[in-house]
Amino acid sequence: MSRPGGVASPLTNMENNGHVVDALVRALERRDSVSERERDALAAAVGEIRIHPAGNTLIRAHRPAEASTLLIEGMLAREFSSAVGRRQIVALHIAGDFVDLHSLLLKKLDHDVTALTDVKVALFPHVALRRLTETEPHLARMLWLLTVIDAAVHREWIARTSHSAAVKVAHLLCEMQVRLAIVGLATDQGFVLDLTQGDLADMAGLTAVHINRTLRKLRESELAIVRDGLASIPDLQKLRDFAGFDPTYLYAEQTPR
Amino acid sequence: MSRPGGVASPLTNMENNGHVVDALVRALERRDSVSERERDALAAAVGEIRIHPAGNTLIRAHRPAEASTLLIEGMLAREFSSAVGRRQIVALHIAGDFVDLHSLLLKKLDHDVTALTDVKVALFPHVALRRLTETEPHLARMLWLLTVIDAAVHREWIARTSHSAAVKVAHLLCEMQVRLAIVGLATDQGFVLDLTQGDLADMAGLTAVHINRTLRKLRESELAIVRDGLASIPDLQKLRDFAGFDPTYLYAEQTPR
DNA sequence: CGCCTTGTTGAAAACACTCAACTAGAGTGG
DNA sequence: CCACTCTAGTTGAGTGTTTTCAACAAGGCG
Repeated sequence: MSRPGGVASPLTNMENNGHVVDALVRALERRDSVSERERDALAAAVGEIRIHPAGNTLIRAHRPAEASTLLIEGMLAREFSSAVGRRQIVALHIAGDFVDLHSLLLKKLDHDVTALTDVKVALFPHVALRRLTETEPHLARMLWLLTVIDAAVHREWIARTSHSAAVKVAHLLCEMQVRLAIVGLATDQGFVLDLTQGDLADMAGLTAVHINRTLRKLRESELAIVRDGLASIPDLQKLRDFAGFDPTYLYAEQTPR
Repeated sequence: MSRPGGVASPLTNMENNGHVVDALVRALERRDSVSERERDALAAAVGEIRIHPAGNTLIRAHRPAEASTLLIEGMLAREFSSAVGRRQIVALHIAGDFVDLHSLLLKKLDHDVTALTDVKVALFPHVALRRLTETEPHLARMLWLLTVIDAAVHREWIARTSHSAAVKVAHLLCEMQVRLAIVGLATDQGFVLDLTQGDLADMAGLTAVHINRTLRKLRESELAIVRDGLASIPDLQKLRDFAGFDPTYLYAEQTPR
């Protein structure tokens, strides 16, 4: 899967979709309990499965939306690509995230959704999701909960902007670590981070040049080593203290069963 | 109602609560249609009505929440009051806003809710709201929609941070104008804005000193005159162009009936 | 009247940005 | 096999914006 250009590859839908919702269910179980029936109902609502190469724009703002996207593999971003001015990423998504569940209510999005790495996604047609919310009230509440946690993350991103560059980046790394750990993609020592410094810049609201200097500073103070597609954290608590990071806003306190 | 100190005044609940949900219903009608029954159901779910003086903290983070707050009059803010570092406001609320509807799902909030002006609020016990979502599915979807629009506003606040101070403030004023206009509290020429420059600073992520200089600049370029508790807008389109403001993210396109 | 908060302005310092040059590696095509 | 061309990362120097520190004016309130 090469970087520039490329198009989406629709895959067959004939196989069992249980594994597709694995990460999602793992994330849900950190917040509430998921019954077998609910899990099956989710898997049954999966429509198409697609693969997109890094750089692709999956969904464009202001277009009618007829499905919601579950990210299975890779990372993608929600971003404003305003005509003038530089790109601003407003949300980062990882495996198990319902990227645009809110489009079920809003009908069209106010932002684009683009792949930061090669990604694999599952599309949930709105008609199927809608029916799900009607027949499975508890599941409906959990989906509502997901959108509300999404908003909690947004708030933390807003608050982050009033801090220094180093704290911003450290905080972002802390958030990624917790979210990735929920779906088994991070340990206390670090995680795979296959993003460019430009991507990080657009998330932190900084320039790529300044991100570079900031990462060097974090490396020199032994807070976090971000290099070669890897984020290494020598001392997680030390990094969290530096960033003023408190993971409660992710509402993932419940230990998985 | 004086500024500092002061405590909440619980009012009687014996009267008809129809007018309490007026602004809320007006806001809902810009997004969907509200039936008489739904309106009555909302009014019936109102619990206590309270008045708080400016400066009061209505809700503290991390405490169990048993009711959601509808703002009837005045303005209040959701803010992180982190131990060290300055206060960051992550959301501004006006009449008709459900301030902490998300606490219905989250059980506890990640932020404080404080009054920026004297405010009048209605408390909706979670048990009543919960029952409402079960008996009125369409209303439940509209409440979900409200939390999702809330998140859309959050995203715009994130994106705002990568712009210059003047654009930030101008954009904030544009947003206020639209939201206040929805509930009849603003015209194209301006609105009552009884906040301190410190409040605006904490919303824009700037210092009070710099807000002061920025407001002067906006005044001198005849984009917006913010003074004496009033925001005057000589030319709304000009201000919007300057701010790069596009109101579609507020999803209030439907004209009220 | 004195105290407090809010608003206002100046000057210096800190921070992040811009512009620019250069390195390294991956992929391309002659 | 070797230029050639991308993209990503790195570093330096100068610029611009925002913050900090400080002082003072105006108004409300006890």
